[in-house]
Amino acid sequence: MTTPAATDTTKAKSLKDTLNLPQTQFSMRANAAQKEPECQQQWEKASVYAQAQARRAHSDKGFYTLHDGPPYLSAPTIHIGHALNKILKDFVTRYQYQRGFASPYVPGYDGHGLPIENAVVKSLKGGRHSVTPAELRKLCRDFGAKNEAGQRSQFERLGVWGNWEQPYRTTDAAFEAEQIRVFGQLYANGYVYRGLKPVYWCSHCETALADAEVEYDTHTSDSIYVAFKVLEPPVATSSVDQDLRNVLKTWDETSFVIWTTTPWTLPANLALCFNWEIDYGIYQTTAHGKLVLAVDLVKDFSEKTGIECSLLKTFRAKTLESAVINHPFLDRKSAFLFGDHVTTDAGTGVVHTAPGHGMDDYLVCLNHDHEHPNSKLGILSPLNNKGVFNDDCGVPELVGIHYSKANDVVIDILKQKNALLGHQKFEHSYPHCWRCHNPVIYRATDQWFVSMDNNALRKEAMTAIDTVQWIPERGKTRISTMVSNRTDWCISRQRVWGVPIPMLYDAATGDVVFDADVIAHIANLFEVHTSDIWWGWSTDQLLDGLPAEVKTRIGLPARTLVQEMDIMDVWFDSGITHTAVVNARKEELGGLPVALYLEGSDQHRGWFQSSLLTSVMHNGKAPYQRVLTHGFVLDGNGRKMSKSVGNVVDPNKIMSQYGADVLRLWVASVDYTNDVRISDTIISQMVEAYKKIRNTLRFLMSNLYDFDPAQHSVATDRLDLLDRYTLHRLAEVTSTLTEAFDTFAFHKYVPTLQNFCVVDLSQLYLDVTKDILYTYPANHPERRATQTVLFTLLKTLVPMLVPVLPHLAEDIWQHLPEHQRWSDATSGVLLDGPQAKPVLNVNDQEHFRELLELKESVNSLLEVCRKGGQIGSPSETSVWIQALHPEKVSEVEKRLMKKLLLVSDLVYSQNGPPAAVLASQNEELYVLPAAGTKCPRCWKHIDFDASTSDSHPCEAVVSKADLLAAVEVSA
RNA sequence: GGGCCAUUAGCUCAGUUGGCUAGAGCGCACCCCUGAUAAGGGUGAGGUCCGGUGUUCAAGUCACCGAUGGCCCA
Repeated sequence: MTTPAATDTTKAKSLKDTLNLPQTQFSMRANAAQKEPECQQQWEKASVYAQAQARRAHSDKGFYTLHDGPPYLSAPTIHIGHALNKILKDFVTRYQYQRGFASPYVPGYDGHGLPIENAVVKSLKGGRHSVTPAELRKLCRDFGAKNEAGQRSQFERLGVWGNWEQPYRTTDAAFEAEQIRVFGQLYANGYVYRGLKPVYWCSHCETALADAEVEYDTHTSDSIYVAFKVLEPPVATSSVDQDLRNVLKTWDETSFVIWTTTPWTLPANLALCFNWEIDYGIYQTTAHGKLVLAVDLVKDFSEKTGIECSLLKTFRAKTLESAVINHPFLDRKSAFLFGDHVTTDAGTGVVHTAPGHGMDDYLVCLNHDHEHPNSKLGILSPLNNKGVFNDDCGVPELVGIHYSKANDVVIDILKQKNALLGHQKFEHSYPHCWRCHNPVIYRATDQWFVSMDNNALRKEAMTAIDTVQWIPERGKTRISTMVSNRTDWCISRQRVWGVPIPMLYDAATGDVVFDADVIAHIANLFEVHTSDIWWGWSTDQLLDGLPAEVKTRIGLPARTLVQEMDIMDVWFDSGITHTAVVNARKEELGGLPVALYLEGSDQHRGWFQSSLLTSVMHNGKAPYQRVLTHGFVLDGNGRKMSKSVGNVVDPNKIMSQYGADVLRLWVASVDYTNDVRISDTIISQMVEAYKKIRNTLRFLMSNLYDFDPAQHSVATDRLDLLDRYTLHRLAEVTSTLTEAFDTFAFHKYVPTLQNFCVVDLSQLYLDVTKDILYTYPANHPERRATQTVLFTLLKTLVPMLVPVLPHLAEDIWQHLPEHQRWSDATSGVLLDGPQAKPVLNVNDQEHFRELLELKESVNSLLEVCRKGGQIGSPSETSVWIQALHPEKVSEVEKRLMKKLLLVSDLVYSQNGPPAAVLASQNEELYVLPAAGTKCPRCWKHIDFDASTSDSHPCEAVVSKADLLAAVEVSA
């Protein structure tokens, strides 16, 4: 024998060349960091999104529009919450496209507002007043544009498709113009009013703040108890109890006790507030005369002030209603009021009431004024925009002093008047400005409001809420509660970076001058020049182009008009996108109401609500048919992410490391109806899932290299039970995922798809059919049948990938030869959704599961043999099944079972096994060493004496003699 | 301080109207294969279902109390 090693290798190699081994150019690894951006460039170059819109331009199904909530342009980078939001949106638009709808997506950006203005002001060396408002606005615009560019590229990197070339911006001229048209109409219809009202006010930023712009933090305040002297006793009525009269004989020594943590608001005190239901007591003290306060709080009072109180008499506040009370240091009466907000949780049960500095105070006084029009209290708010006292405070020492420094002055005065009963420092949760983090105050100022109750807005909004599908359902409760409890919407801000409130005043009287034609005129100017001209042009310039009769109507030129310089709340900007975007781009977006708004759950009080209210006012209905909310992204331990803790997960980092598809797969694995988590562990799990899916698809493709569906497909009724079972499972997966996406249950995607790839394909179908694919003659019916199944799998799975893994779907599509493409789509992401029909009846399913159970039993036995070192692969064994009626097992079934088991032989017999047994179970299932000779080509053990090309397909490819020669050599 | 939501194996999720010896996939451990190979197959170990108290023949599932986390409001 010559150089046996060399001969051996050659022979083996030549036999291997006769196999149909898988072939593909499709790489096993995604190399996503490099390939995804290339893929995205291709999409852009080929205008794939535009192609999608064109394909659905005349769809019978019409529109399924998801209207984008505009992210705020405060930063050039996106965070993981943005990624979750945009990816969920992309699932919807891509899926609905696949279902046949026109599902356009026009991304938006929210560019006005306080945070941007503050950021820009901060960057100015000379501060806010070193530039003109017009200049400041230019800087804000540039700042937003820069951030938009950054956000856009990162959003696109996520693989989100949409009209990125023509997004909408709340800062666009046409948007601004439409916004003041909406405002004008709302004003004309009586929804908008101007009024004095306490609002959260930041004296540092010199602006009113929305509730959403206030955050709570601990703050140490001066906590004081103050005596309010009773000037005149209550008018005696029958209800006044005789004992109490006796107690109250000397009125000049009696005071009501209040508690406050804002001493500086005392100059604005106009009333004291009591609760009907609380028991009050009158107490004798040694140094402070008689004091009146709630019985439940007297102990607390004594502990904090050291003032001993001995009870003289208890009563309800109604008894003293007509008492005349004096302000502790001003020559002014304080009214006696009742309010439900007065409690015995803290304080004294008597509440200092300054309607200019508190919401409850304001409401209770407003109510009083409504009921007593002849003795109105009005509102006193003696601070200017900077929080400095003016003359209205009535205290000369305070004029010119910032409120935060006024407490000491007020406390000194109280001491002088002997009205201070106690003083401590008090730490509590207190509202702060969300931008500058300074404490904020309530301050009554002139503001513009949307009234919740004019024209029954609140009621109409509640009705509209009922017409909407809220996902998850609890969202409905949440927004209903908010809408039914909210106060009037303050829409004015004392800032420059925003859309102006387009109103004019008579310079002499201060009266509002409104005319619809003026608004229309200004809107038209904005449409050309943007709202910048409100600051850049003079009032005369702005009004110059008005028709003569309109000028006359508004009193020009006889009187001088001045502009309102407040801007609108940014929530008003984004709140009217339904009109300024959806309606304005009706051809593209299909008009109102849109199918879906999809945002984080914080938007119940933000965009969902501002959109609802403005839409109800302007359009008479909700702007959306459905609202989907998702939770927040937390770290792996369920904690909020924060820079200081260092647990922030950056989506850009994930994408540069693993690709957008992995990030998207994460989104398709978590239950967004609650808060979701992300961590390295979680991401690496997604990396594994991605690999499995990719590799499974790669296996399908590589084994179809010589398959032409037009020529080689085998009819379903000629497929065996394993084939049909696999197709049946495919249909089940398809319908599960279709239903999941129809109901927005995206988190079913990963488990369903992964389970199918792992269990049904990798472990079962692909493993079992591998030998057939490789070793059978290329045109063998069973091989072509298997390839038919593989092709069906491919054809169904690729569309299934599209909404979640568009880059992978595209990668596959681009690797398919023309004859294997089932669609004329130039891009994989343009494919229609998957279609698959169940092919097995219940009996067949049941029967096949029995076969799988048998396979499991055999596997257990084989494992015993493997662990014992007796065998390696199943082909080294044959299985012997002892059955009562072996003749009832058909040849077809035997063949199928042998295929499933991957063993060299399978025997059904009434008798026990003749040969030495490797392992057995229940005296009916035996594993034996395989008989015959290991075929060097297919590695199964073959009885070459008895074999034919039918029982041993290798012999149809290579002659028995050559096979045996190879056996000799390798032996 | 008030309201709402969540809490099932290391991870992500299933667990219909109370009947479970609590499931899946991944991950992990061990074994095999080397013709899906930076792949593939097999077997297996992991859970006082956040804690407590009730209701019930029976509770992961219902009620109450509490813990932790999250959101909203004050």
